Amino acid sequence: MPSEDRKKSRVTLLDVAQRANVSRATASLVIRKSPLVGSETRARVEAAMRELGYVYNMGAARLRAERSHTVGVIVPNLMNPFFAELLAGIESAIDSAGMVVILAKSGDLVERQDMVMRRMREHGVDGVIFCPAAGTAPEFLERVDEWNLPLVQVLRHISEGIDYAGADYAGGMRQAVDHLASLGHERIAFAVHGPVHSAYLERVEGFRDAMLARGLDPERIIRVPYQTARIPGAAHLLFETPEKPTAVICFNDVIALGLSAGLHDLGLKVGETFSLIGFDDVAEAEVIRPRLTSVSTAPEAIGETAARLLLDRLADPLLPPRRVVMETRLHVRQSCGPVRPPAP
Amino acid sequence: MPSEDRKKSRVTLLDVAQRANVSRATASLVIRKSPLVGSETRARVEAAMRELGYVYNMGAARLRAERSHTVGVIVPNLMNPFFAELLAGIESAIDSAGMVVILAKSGDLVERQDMVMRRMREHGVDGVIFCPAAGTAPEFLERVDEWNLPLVQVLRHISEGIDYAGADYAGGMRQAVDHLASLGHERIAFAVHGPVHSAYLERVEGFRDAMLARGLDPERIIRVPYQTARIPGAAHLLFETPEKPTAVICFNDVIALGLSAGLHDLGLKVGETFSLIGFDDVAEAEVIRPRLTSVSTAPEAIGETAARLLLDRLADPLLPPRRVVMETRLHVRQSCGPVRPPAP
DNA sequence: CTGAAAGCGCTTACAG
DNA sequence: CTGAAAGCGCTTACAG
Repeated sequence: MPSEDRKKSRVTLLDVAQRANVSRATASLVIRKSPLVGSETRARVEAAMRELGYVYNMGAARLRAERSHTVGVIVPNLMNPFFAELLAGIESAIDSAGMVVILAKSGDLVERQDMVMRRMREHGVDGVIFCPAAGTAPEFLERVDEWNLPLVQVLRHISEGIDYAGADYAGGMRQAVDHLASLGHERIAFAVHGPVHSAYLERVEGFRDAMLARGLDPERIIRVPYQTARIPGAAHLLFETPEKPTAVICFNDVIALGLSAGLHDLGLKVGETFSLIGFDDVAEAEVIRPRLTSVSTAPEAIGETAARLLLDRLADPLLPPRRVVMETRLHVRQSCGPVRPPAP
Repeated sequence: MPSEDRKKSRVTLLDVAQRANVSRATASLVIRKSPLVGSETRARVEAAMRELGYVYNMGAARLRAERSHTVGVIVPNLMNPFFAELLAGIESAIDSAGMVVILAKSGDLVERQDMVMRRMREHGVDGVIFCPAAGTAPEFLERVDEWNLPLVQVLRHISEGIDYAGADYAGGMRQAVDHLASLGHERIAFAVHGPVHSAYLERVEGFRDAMLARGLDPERIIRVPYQTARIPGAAHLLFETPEKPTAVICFNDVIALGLSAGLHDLGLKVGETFSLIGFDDVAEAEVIRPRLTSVSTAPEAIGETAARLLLDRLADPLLPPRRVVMETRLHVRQSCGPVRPPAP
């Protein structure tokens, strides 16, 4: 009978205490590394734990102590390598703190996000790090207040009143525009896709502002498909206006990779005949030909920062809300060159 | 005082029951959707839950019921898009089952894997899906037996006695070799990297067997760096033997992407002057130029399968161990061409 | 430094 | 269909 086995195999703190000839309270102190316990006693208890194969029961501890050592992480999706790197950063930091991450994806759907958020509360997470789904209403945060659940926003934000870790998207856009302008480009397009959210807006506005600041036309914005495989086929969209661009800045590297391929298919030579800049600087940027010039947003570092923000808040819930906006840096590789006569 | 707020804000099942004028047991039944409760009563309880903002306390439930609705997932890393896709598949399936995933990475280190595994047991996961770290000793599984913890191996396996979900790597290798051979290639290299584990061995042996079956030399195996950015620079390794290969099959797409770039740097034209086949068929394969011919292993589907295996076992612990090895398919794109006179 | 007692929020038999 | 009681495995004061 497996269920019997299970029952029998559960060794509890009381078993340990008895074996070590101490009370349960003392054994509990040893586990939590309290300095109140004598080293001889401690050693005896630890030996007993080992001999019995004792496994701490976090669930039981949490019930009494109101801390689960668990943090929820909600991302829109996992397919974009960018989010995978972000997640890796979060996981590392949370793990180092001796805690564990409960992962869920929202699919960028607010209803799913609500569901997932509730599920996490049911599981008693100590806090959650989330990248708000596009369209998350600000009212969402009023509800959060009542939950008394520490939250940190990552990459995207919907409220000033809550911790946030992200990157200086607008600054990155400016660097990209400046780089292209310094190469003589004036007709610069911006390729976007996906849902609208704060990071989207900051990039678009960053692009516009940077273009305007140089007296360039900021309205050459094109929308490409969301699905990776369909992006190359959308490259022609760049050339449907009378005054064709000589360069494009991409909303992210997924688009940049796709357009780089699509431009190639159109007979253009990226970095020579046409210039292209990506955004995020994912690992693939180095491995594509021509190598992709891209604005680095260091997702792993952002993830670590977000985790740190949450950990700090758990340590001191009264901390005022913090925003950390990480610097962004243009990683120049090979996908840009000086202007040439307009494309086909 | 936030801690006071916290205390006050905790509404329990008893609060709900009182408000609805029923006993706690009854309230518990409606939560668990028992059919034993009358619909009028049920409605009253549900209304009370809504009005009070009740949140189910999974932790408390687990303590009594011995089920945490939680599954652990351990992967070597998250940076390889392949694992991200696998994870996405697992997460979806687990989520649909109303459970939640606790994520951790092992870094392919057995000590870390041990740590993480213990942490998961402490958190009382109902089971774990893991991709065994390279070097995991078979003895590992003897310990597992005592834990009475349902386990499923994914992608890699160390024991026949435990559920496993993976892909037919050897079959994939055979298809790759056959494809190249049908184009007239005879000197085919195999590019590998990373730690040795079952999936590694199956690919290498699959390659060897397929080559041998055709009377071709199976020993042209080269090791490239593990770090993505350094792979292109290793392409020259292909040509250091006297009899230079005319094609290469890659252990995974990360290598294929890197070598595709490196070959290009060497002045070769992939798909014409030199042929190349990847393994895994990640999204980038479609977006690279030339498009990458790759053996599709459908990581997302494998992830879902692994989750299903675990769910089935939770439902029926007495099930005999199962192995599901998913078919693999060569996705022909543009990176292979007929043999040509040997490379430089 | 150690022990006995109460309690965290549920579920589980067991009666009614 | 509903209620009263016990208990899951810990931690937390509170005495000693």
